[in-house]
Amino acid sequence: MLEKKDKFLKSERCPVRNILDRFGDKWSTLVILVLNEEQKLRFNELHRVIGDISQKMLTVTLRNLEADGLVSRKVFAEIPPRVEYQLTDIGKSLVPHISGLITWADDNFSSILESRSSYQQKKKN
Amino acid sequence: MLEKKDKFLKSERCPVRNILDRFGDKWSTLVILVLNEEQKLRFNELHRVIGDISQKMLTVTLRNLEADGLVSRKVFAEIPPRVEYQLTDIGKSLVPHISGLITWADDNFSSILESRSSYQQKKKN
DNA sequence: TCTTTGAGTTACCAAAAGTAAGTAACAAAC
DNA sequence: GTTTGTTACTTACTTTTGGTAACTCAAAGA
Repeated sequence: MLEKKDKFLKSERCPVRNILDRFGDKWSTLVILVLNEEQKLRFNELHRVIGDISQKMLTVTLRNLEADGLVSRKVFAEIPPRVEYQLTDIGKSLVPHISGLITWADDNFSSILESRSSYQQKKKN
Repeated sequence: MLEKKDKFLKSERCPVRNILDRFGDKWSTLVILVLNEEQKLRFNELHRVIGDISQKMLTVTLRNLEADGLVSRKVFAEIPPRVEYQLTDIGKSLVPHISGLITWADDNFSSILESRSSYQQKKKN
């Protein structure tokens, strides 16, 4: 019990674990990338662009990114409501590192797909 | 304009979404980092080093990484069993990109923590 | 009056992950 | 010769997380 709590606190304080937990939610990275491409987007625009995120998870993801200071949220006092999201400077500073991953993904995607299908073959034997 | 990106992002064959889904599971990245530091590890060693991963999820994560060709699995015909995991060349080629993220995390961790606590304050008002 | 609009919330259900116990195979200890 | 210990997993069960669809608010337009 103590041990478990200890580990929990440890990962709370560890920058590595902390940032990995942020990426461990499947939507944050994607939202950052989309906001980086479009500069400024309203809630429903983000929803449409990403396509397969639920409203609920888009809300949660944006709130977390806002809480971490990576995304800014600007509410206009209009009806119907208008809310604009965009990356903060810190949010923008993260983008190049994600882009590195994306480049890697592009370069190695076919190799990974091959590996996956040959792994499936092996499993059948 | 938005619709084109919509299709692109939704596609199962999209390298971006594919790699993000890989990182969207919370353990793969950490396993890769640990294997990179230690070169070669047995199942229980990985389990101990990571600490708060369950055996089940360690198994699942390692199988996925193996399927994708990022990690190799070497079984020795011994009793008790011995299985060694290590990064493949492709797995190793991914590490620098993850390291970029880690560096960013270290540099911006205090800023993020500050942002989080001031966000909590705002919520109370 | 009724519908539409944008940015969410909420209640309910499905999927993913955590927990704890079990399994296989054999060697060593009792 | 039965029990214990070792390692790398499975499996059954529970909890947490995420998805779905309906609902809300307040005003503008038909």
